[in-house]
Amino acid sequence: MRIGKSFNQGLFFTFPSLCVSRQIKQSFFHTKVCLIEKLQKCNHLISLYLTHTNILKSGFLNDTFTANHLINCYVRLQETLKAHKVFYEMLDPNVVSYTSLMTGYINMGQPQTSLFIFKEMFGSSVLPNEFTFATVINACSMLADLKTGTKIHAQVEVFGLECNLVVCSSLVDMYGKCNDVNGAKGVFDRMSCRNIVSWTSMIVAYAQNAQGDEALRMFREFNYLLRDRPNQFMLSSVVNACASLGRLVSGKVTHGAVIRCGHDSNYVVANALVDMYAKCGCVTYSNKVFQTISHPCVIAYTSMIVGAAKYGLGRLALELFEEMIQRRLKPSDVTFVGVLHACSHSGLVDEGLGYLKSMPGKYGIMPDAKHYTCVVDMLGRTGRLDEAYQLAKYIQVDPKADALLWGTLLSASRLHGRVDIAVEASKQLIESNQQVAGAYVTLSNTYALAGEWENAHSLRSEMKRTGIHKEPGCSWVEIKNETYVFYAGDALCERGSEVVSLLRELELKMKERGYVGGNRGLVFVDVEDEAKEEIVSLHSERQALAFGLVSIPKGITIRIMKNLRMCSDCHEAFKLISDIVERDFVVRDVNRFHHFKNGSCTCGDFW
DNA sequence: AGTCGTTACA
Repeated sequence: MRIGKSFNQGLFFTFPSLCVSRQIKQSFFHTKVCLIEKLQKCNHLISLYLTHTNILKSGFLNDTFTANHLINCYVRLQETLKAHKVFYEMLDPNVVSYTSLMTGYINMGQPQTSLFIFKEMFGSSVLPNEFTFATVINACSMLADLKTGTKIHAQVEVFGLECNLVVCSSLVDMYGKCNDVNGAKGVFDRMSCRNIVSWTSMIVAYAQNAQGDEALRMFREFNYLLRDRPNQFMLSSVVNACASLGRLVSGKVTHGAVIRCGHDSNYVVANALVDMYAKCGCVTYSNKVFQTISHPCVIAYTSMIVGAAKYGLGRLALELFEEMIQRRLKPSDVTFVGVLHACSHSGLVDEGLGYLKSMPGKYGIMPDAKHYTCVVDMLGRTGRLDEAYQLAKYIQVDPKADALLWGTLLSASRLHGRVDIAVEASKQLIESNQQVAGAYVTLSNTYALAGEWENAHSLRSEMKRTGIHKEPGCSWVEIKNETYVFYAGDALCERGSEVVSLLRELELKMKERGYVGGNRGLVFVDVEDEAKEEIVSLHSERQALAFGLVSIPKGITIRIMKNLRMCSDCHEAFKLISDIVERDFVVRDVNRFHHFKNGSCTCGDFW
């Protein structure tokens, strides 16, 4: 009876309310679905504000699911601060709320804030999942923060996510970006399953850490093991690996794979090809690929500008820049590095200074350390060492950029025999504990150049005494499938004599055509346009480097084999050089000096 | 139900 009554009462009272509640719930659900649909479709801020207001009015802001959608929408429209405000006012943020906001800050280029939110999350009761880890690992990659990355890797294991494909792929990428190739390989090897993304990450890790050969090996292994078609991501990475190796043949083979896989119209792949051909010494091919791009973007133009700049085709680089501006493309900070580089390598100092000046006002880009370093280089190359030195002193940069800046000034001082500035620049490098061996060697060479043999010698002795060792420089040239590496001061390579005799022929031809060498760049004086092209095709920068460039006082540069054994072969070398330069000069390599004076040669070791 | 990862230019 009591039960029945209570049952009846219950039935009587709850039935209508159930009805109402269901109706309300249905209408609530309907409203919610509508609002979320609106958020998913929303592509404009104005309509998003309207939907946000409606969500606020209907009380759905307190619903975590709806609020997450709202955060996502703001993140998608790059309004991360608004997303953060929604997040801040949430009653019950969950793992999705945190992860979405972290992604927002990463998209904004603020990985540091993303890390901060991750740390806050750890202080709350919300636990991270695989999505959170993938995101926060990406933040570490962007910051190249190995310390935090390694800590997070440990947490990944604590949370039992060491088998997650996405998390592990991002770990491989993170270790790669932090220059820890072994870390990357360790994660890659331990993965229980891998996909094309994990393979691509590993290839990129090798390519970005000067192990292009390993990258190419991985690519071959991928093709062999998985028999999967490489996608545009993998192909652009492999093209980049070829570029980093300067290996034209592999680059062409990869280009073939790109065409076969139908990715030649992908703009990233095309940009990578433009860059690769430029780095492998084929600007003509770069241009061919560039012409196939229907709407070249800033990056494609930048690659072309940089490529042209490297070949001493400064005017071409500037024409490309102007063409780009006419097409209403906004140059990036990197574009200006290319432009300034072009001016620097072609002696267009006034133009270069003009572009530097125009950057903030006309293009809205503040020049930073890398631009100023180009300008120091530009001034230094043309002998305006005092201005270059003043500029270098004026710029304040971080230690890493600092080494580049003072290193540039040091090279320029050596080129122009300015011992005073070379001493200052070396001091800066040695004090900051960067490029110490290189600084010693260059300073010693500058002394030698100025005839201060005592100083040159004592510096070398000091290096020997303190055990500072300079890795010998090397150059290489790729002929067919073989790569020939030349080390400074090394014995002649196989077929070395053939190379030397070819070089002699070239020197003679170049002399006939009125070639006057500049420092490293290809500078032409009174040469017809047609001849310029021929010379450029004969002597790409890569080839020139392989033959070795030896600078002579007052900016005259001649080419001899870097690995020519000067002491035993100095008579030969002397003949070669005296054909071109009719004056006294000094040839230096890593260990020895060769002083040619009045037709005779004195050789000596620095040691 | 919603969240995540790989690529290019100095």
